[in-house]
Amino acid sequence: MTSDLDVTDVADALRVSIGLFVRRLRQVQGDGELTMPETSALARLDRGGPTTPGALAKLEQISPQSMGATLAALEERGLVERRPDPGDGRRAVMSLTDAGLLALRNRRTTRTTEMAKALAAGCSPAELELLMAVAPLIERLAQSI
Amino acid sequence: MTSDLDVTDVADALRVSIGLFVRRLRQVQGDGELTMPETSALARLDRGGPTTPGALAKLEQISPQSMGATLAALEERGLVERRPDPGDGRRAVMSLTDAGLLALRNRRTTRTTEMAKALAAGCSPAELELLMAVAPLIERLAQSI
DNA sequence: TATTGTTATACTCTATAACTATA
DNA sequence: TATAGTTATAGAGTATAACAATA
Repeated sequence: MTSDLDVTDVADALRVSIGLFVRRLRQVQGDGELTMPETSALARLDRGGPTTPGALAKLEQISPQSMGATLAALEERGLVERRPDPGDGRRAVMSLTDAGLLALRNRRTTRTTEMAKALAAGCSPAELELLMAVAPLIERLAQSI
Repeated sequence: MTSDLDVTDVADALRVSIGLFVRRLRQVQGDGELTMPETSALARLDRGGPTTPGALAKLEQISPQSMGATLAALEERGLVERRPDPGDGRRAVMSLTDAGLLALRNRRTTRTTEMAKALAAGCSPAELELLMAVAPLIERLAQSI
């Protein structure tokens, strides 16, 4: 069944479909809800535990300055906490607060809800499996470009 | 094997991996090369033939104003052509020029090249099939959110 | 009145450059 | 010198609001 796919064709197909997806998803945003980079940063802290802004920036493939802005916004709302690294005065260690964990776990954000609805209505179980299987693949791809 | 996937989990996994992918991809951009929305608009004209700015905006899920800006930039470089609709004076019909088609077909853009390289180096044939299969699924999802 | 498209303006997300503080 | 982070500024990509022209 391996029909000798051209990697360029795969690249194009992914780029187009993912571009469309992101544009659409960005439009779906409620009031005081988490933005996309905020959600990503919180999820990263939840998955990987407390870490420094620089490390988060690398993981999310953005500049330290951009991550700094996102973290500052989260800190202001009490969703993350900043503590100085005891061993290295230059470093700060960011961690999720209870409120941050709650915000992340509260699945009733407009964006997630709408997306989940579309998935439930428009995809077969087999297609859901396919999408779930492809997520880590896309992540790996992002890291190797 | 249908392990009763939670649609919310699928939504989260997709959002995170795709966010990462787009951020990374955006960084890979050569000199006078096509931007992401420009590439999408050209590809759309190539796939669907000449059409109006408004129709393109709907297809790409962005506002008519945003599409107008993208098209103006393409027009200035001679990659698309604008003609008045003979039957309706409000409408304009955009079409690909030869130069536009060439720019689109010239696969040696930095972005596509880097992505194709990563795919060739990091994915098995089966994984490529998986990615190719999931692209239309993501596109459908984007349209139904 | 409704529709197509444009102009003006602003917001989000990201970048680069220049700086401070610590190692 | 090198590294972690901040501040200042700019650019890409999008939006909404207000407008003009045509239907």
